[in-house]
Amino acid sequence: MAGWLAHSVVLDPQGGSDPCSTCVARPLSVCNAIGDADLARLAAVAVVTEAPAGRTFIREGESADCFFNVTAGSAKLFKLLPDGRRQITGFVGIGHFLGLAVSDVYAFSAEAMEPVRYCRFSRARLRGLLDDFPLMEKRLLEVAANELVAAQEQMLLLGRKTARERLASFLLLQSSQGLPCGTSRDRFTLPMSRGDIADYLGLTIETVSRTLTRLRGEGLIELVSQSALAVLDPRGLERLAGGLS
Amino acid sequence: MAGWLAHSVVLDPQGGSDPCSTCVARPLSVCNAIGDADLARLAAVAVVTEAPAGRTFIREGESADCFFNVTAGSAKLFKLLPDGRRQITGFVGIGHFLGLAVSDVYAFSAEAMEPVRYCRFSRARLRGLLDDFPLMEKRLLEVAANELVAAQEQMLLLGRKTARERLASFLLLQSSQGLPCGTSRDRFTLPMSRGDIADYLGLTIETVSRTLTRLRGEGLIELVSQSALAVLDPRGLERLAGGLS
DNA sequence: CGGTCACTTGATCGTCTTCAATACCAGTGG
DNA sequence: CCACTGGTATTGAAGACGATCAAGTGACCG
Repeated sequence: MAGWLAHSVVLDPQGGSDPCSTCVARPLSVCNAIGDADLARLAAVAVVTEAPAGRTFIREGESADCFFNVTAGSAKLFKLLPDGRRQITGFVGIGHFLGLAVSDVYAFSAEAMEPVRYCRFSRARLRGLLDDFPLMEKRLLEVAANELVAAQEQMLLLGRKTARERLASFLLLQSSQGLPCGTSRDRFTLPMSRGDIADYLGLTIETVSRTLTRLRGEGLIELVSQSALAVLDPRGLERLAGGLS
Repeated sequence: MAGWLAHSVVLDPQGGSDPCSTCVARPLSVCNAIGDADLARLAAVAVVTEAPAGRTFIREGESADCFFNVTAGSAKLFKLLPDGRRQITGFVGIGHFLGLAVSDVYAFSAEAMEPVRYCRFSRARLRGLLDDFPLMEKRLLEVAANELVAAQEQMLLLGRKTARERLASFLLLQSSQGLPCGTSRDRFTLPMSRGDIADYLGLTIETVSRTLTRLRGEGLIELVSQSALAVLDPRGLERLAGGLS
């Protein structure tokens, strides 16, 4: 874990080495729209940066000079009200593109949950790149469209679902996209705290905790440890998430 | 109002006339990315259609064959739960582009609030058009990014704001983008019913009604009629919407 | 061990919902 | 003109779900 500094740092591109050509995030991100031949141009505008866990590396309201592409670790995106109330709008992982806002300020903040590495692109330079690589623009549009669909689903959750239904929806989402842990296919770890879950689902920590224990009592899930969890009854959980019970 | 039929109808393009060149929605929509010279190509793939008030012209879950561009009237977008709970995810007007989902089914339904006219594009044909007009793709990306920002703001509202704060936020939004009615600059009409407002804000009709009367009692707004309303204290409403009181 | 921190559990409270009644408004027909 | 009607909005009273406040548990660590 050496190398994760206390503050965001710009990594030395190591002389002539091209960080993009070996990037593990490329197949997962919009960068795969740019072929190997043109990769040097992408690498030229990308600034690789790291942030330790807990660091806020995008601040809502600040001047939005850059776009970001997460290449390692994970982060949470959120908006704040003046009195501290927080709404987490999403959790992002490897390959996720950030900062699509057309406005001149960021619409949300981003905080690393585990140490994060990301590529930073100046808006102007990325714009130039997009002009030359329309395929990348296409990929960005796809990504944005997908996020829009997810956002609408989340609005339904926040506006109309009960606490149980919200947790059920959330757990199914995590079990599908979260990485499995241990033997069972339906066992996985929640990389975020109860507080994060609460702020993502529009609930309080206590309600999240209580609801999880209740779901356990009903035999729908098993709480392996504080952060590990197993889905015992996927069908039941799906019915619940869909509002059917 | 003749011409608004009981079911959606495809309008006759009136022989050789090009509907796009005279379209009032063009300056407000992504279509302005295509110059006059190439407008015929756009017109060739657009099918002008109308739907009367109350008609659902996009159904969540149905095969998403087409994109839409609203050229007259207004509509509400929503998602449903099996037991009838409804979350309205947005109200759309002239120039609004619909159906960006990459998935093969629509992620939401759309219902006309007043008689709606829209252009329908088959996915395949629009895709071909986008390949030739990257500027249009750019505009679509801008639109999607803006909607994403709005969606995040709505998540904050649904997840963390009180009923009073939700109404205050909503009224400010409407007063800014809704068309003024009558003399006062801060007087405007709400084109949607209380039920629609409730389903947009994640509340019940009763709470919306009660909260409006309370805001009136506090001198923040004036209820001119059932659908017309005046903002008396914009600053106070803004503080409330921001969570400061 | 004490310490901290995150999570859990319990008791009470408040906001919003639910259920129900009433008011309002436009349209129709006596 | 006025009763009648259907739909929508408002108002009232009771209830429920989740929030708040507070205490207790367990894991990790110096």
